[in-house]
Amino acid sequence: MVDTKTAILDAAEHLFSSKGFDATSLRDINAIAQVNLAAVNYHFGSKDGLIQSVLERRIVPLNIERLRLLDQCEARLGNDALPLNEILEALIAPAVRLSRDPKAGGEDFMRLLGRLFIEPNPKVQTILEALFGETGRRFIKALKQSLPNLPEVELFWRVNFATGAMAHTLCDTSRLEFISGGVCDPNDAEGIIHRLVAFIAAGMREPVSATHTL
Amino acid sequence: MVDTKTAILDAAEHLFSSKGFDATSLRDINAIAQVNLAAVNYHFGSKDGLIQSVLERRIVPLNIERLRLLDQCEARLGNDALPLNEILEALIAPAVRLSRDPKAGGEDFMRLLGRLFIEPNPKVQTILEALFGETGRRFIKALKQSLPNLPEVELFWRVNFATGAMAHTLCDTSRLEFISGGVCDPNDAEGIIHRLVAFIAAGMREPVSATHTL
DNA sequence: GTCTATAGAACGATAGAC
DNA sequence: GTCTATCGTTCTATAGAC
Repeated sequence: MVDTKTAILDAAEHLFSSKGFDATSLRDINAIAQVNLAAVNYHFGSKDGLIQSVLERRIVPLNIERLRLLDQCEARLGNDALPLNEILEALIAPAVRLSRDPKAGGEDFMRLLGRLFIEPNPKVQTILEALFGETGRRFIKALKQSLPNLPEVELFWRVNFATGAMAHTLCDTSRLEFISGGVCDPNDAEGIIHRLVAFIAAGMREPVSATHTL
Repeated sequence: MVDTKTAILDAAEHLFSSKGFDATSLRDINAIAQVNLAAVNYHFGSKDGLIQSVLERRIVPLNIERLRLLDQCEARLGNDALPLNEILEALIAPAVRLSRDPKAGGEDFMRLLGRLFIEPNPKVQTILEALFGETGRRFIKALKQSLPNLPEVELFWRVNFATGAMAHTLCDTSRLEFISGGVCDPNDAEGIIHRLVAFIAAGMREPVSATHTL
């Protein structure tokens, strides 16, 4: 038997991701966690405090692992610019592995995160900036060094596209399997990492072309 | 003054996208639309009927325009495989233009759509499949013909990545501007189309490489 | 077709016993 | 730290006057 706080976090993660934050009541959570109605307010202060704890539990270790992989590359290569694919892999691999790890509530958590990323609510955005800001800046810096000839404006746009490709893949588990008629296996974490890194790297490396007219 | 139904649709689109479906009450909608509390139930039957109408109003014309552009390419080129960039542009351009058109509630609608795409609710997924299924299959068929050497499993994965890049860009209006320190202009629809098509086309065309080991 | 009024249910949060 | 009980609020939906 897990402790009360963990039981609440597990239930909340699952329900927030599958029903959405607003559609999930504390009563739903407490019913699944087998705890009392007052337990959430006792342990987390409020429903807002609960979502903050749900996010921190996964994102803090995730970004530690990402930066560890990035540091490891840098240590190996000294002051040279890192190879693009290795930077992307340090960014992507920990997230994909987490999203496919059933022990970590994987796909549940990533879908929740995907929801929150398009949430205009300023309070949510503040939480996400606090959790991802520094890691994001570290990776953008590494990408800039790796692609010195790419103008900054193009780099930012491409990072944005890459974020979308990654986020959508992390969130979506069943649609691709359905659309592809079962050809694609959403549980093949290493295959996803390889394909996603290759796709993004190709887009990142593409020479900048002049705007063409229709 | 617009009619009651349109006023409700406009208000609902804005509120569903900014607060989420569940967090938006009919009272919120009716307050903004300046109509009565019972008006939604009268015109749309229920809150579910309202979201269906909100989606149909934008998606049906959007997909008609996408298929029109695709048909136009095919008519011009006969039985040849269409150029990859033209297919992608037929898919992407109408959506980007819609998302940047303030008259069409653009960014509001796309954010709502982005939310719904990661909604596991089967009812929502059924609505989306009905609205997007046929158009999606037409474009996948065209992409297959355009990339005859790409194995089907790789094509589906890449379509998935492309969908994510596009969806994230359509939803997100402010984060990129913030992260880039104002370098990227989220209102430059034609620039976005050009960059997004180039990024996705590069990823689509990338030769398939063997899985490498870490 | 548009309103008022309200039914009936669920919500977040808290007080206070143990 | 965990419980019961409940307060005050808000919700969707509908009944029925006009």
